[in-house]
Amino acid sequence: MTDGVVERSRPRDRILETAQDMFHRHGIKGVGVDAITEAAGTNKMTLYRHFESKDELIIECLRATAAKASKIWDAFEAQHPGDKLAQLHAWVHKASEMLNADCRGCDMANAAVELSEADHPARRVIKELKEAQREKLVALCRDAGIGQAELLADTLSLLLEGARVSMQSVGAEGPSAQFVRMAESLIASFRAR
Amino acid sequence: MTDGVVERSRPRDRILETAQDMFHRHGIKGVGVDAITEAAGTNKMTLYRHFESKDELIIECLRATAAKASKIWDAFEAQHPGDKLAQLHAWVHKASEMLNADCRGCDMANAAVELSEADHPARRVIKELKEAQREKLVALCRDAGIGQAELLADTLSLLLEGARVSMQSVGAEGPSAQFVRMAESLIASFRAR
DNA sequence: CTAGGGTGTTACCGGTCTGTAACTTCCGCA
DNA sequence: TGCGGAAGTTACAGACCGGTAACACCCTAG
Repeated sequence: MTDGVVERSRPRDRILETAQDMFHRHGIKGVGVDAITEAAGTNKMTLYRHFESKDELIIECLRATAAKASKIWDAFEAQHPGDKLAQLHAWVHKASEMLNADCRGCDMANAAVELSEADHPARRVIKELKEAQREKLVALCRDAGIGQAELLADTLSLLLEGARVSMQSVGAEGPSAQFVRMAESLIASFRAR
Repeated sequence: MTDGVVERSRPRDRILETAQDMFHRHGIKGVGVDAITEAAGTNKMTLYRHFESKDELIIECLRATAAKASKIWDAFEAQHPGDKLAQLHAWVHKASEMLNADCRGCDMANAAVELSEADHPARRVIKELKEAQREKLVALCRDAGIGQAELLADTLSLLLEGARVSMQSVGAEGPSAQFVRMAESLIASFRAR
């Protein structure tokens, strides 16, 4: 009963939405296409009329989640127009919000872990999307007037990535509990240079 | 031909060694017990005479890799007896060494990502082993004379965890390339307080 | 030499997986 | 009203999965 996304919309959209949710919660290899279509209130044939394979569906899901993340960035700009430093702090705050108890981590990073085949079609998509996100964070740091923008952005990236994976192995009371403090003091020390 | 660990030793040891290697490279759900036993030069029946289930084998593999990691810590003490700060720098150096191009990340973290079921028997083992490793790093920082030992240890943990997962999504030229610089300057700044 | 335990072999069970074929039903639009 | 395309249904193919049963083998300890 937890996997029911059966509101009426076009089957393709329902499948995509449901697949994102189920891949996120149960992992890619932990969910079959049958389970997705059932939870989406449709059937396997319809899925394969819209997506040529499960791999293609995976890729579309990753693109969709990246698009959602992109909207969050737009919200930062809307909330603090022109104030890049405030947007950076908003990024930290938003990131820490996502580190709640039942956090299942970053879909792209999780997919990279699960899809270990070096030539899996999703891998290049993951790399592209992650590189785009990195560019965004670097630009934000640079525009916030920080000197070593790349280094700060990369450090913040690793901290967040680490916090998300640490949550899954030791839980919310582990090292990830200190994420905000780490990130904020990092930003402060970079600004002081 | 890449998965052959067929040197003569007792079947149980061969299975454990082979399983560790294959779980690490292909992921837990990406490897079947048949493939493990074949690569170990034995058969499925023998596996199930020594391990009561695949889950139990997974757990034994995690314990074995943790034991190997523990030996690396012993080496730090052997190389720099009593000099805890030197051991901390050795930890950073060793960690960065493991971030080579075809790094597949931390087995325990990867397992936590793959085994999404909250009540999977391996999860509590992962948590225990990770907490033990955390305690070790905290103690090392504390004995190295650093004030906020827990915070430094947790920050270094997240950086390393993040570097290992970042490697798998964007490769070795991504943010993880700066791991040593980040870790060293972190240690320096904590020592200066 | 012999007994017995560890090991290898083969076959099998029931289930799940991705993906497809053939057919029916439904719904919107002209 | 009737037509056409989208969606649903059922069944299936072929492969793989974890796990077990029954039996033959071999090697070593006594």
